[in-house]
Parts: sequence; structure tokens; C-alpha cells
Amino acid sequence: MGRVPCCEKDNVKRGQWTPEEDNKLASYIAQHGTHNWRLIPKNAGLQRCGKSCRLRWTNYLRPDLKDGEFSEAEEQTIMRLHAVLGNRWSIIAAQLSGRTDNDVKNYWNTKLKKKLSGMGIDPVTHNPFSHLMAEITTALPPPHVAHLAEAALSCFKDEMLHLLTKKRFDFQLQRSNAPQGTNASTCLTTKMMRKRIMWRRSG
DNA sequence: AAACGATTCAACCGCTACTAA
DNA sequence: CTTAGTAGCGGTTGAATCGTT
Repeated sequence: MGRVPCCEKDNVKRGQWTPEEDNKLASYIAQHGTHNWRLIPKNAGLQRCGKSCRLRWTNYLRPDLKDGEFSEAEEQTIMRLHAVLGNRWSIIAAQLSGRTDNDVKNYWNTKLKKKLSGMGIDPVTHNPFSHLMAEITTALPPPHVAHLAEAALSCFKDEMLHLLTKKRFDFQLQRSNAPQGTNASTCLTTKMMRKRIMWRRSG
């Protein structure tokens, strides 16, 4: 009944992929395509689960993937679609050529969510926090509102402190030595990009 | 120079819908 | 129709890296 198992879990390697593994997978797929993920690791000589191979291919090895930072336009598209679709990352990613759902999800969680919060917009509902507070005050009795407001204020205080500290650091860095349009985060991204390119070349 | 906390993102996990036997 | 594997998705984790103290 049914089909044979996808892979033997005991005999499967996990963790970071090596350039050799990447090469094996990429060259196998270049020749044979991605018709059967269960057979791909076996035929390509990889001790990996088919699921792991599929993920590695779709998120990293696919030749049509776009490298580099998200553009302003891409950022706007993500924000606009997230406001309508919520966390439907694959659908959102499908509107951005060369981006994967994992890319979009990570970008949202690490950058856009904070950016929206910093602008006073709730990243879940995409409404200003003031709207949220107004809704809460009408929905809850006064004692609950007071407790909630106290809790929210302490969260907000921490978040603002964090944002202001980071802003000040970025500003100082920009003023002291960086060329126009450069800040700490783009420096970091550039370093990571270089690392990724070197990694690919070494393979 | 070392320790520490924050951040990023690749990879894994668990679930669901679909499909083959 | 039932069972079990596959593909794909979103949530989560943890190693690597960075900046700060």
C-alpha cells in the first residue's frame, strides 16, 4: 500500500551544505531536472533527504535567483501584499522575480516588521497603533485597559530605546566615514554578499 | 583580547493538501 | 475508499557573524 519511504532518516546528513554537495545537486538537476525529489539525492550521490535537496535547490542553487538587497519597489510590494494576504509568503514571493518565500519571510521578520513598528504601524493589521489602542479602549472595561496600556507602554519604551540607540549609531557612522547612502546595515549586507559569492565560486 | 548580546538567514520541523497504490 | 508517500508551505531554530563593552 502507498509508496516507498522518502529516505532513511538514520542514513541522512543534516546541517550546512558543502560546496561539493551543492555541485553534485546542481549538476544532477541541470542534467535530469527536478521530477522526483525522493530519487534525486540517491542518484546524485548525496546523503541527504529529498526534502533537504528541494529546499537547497529552491532557496539557494536555482539559477534564476536574485542576489543582493531588496529594492525600494520590492519592499513596497511586500508591504502592500502582506497587508492584503498576511503571511502567505509563497504567493508574495511569486510576485517578486528571483525571490524565494524564505527570502521574503526572513526579510519581513528581520527588517520590515521593525520598520513598520518604528513608523507607528502595527505590522499585523497594517493600521496605526493609535487605531489599535482606540479599538482596545472601546472593547475592554477600564481596569483591563489600564493594565494593557501599562504593559504596552513598557514594550513600546524598550522598542523605542532600541530604535533610537540604533539610529544614533547609524547616524554617527554615516557622518564619520561612510560614503553617501551607506550605513551599518548595508555594510553588513555587502560583506555577506561577498561571502556568498566566494562560497559559490569555491564550489 | 575576550566575553557578551543582537542580528541574520540557512536549514529544519511539523503540518496540510494532494496523489498514487 | 483507505492508506501512506510527496510536495509545498509557514513557523521556528540555531550557527555564524557582527558590534559593543
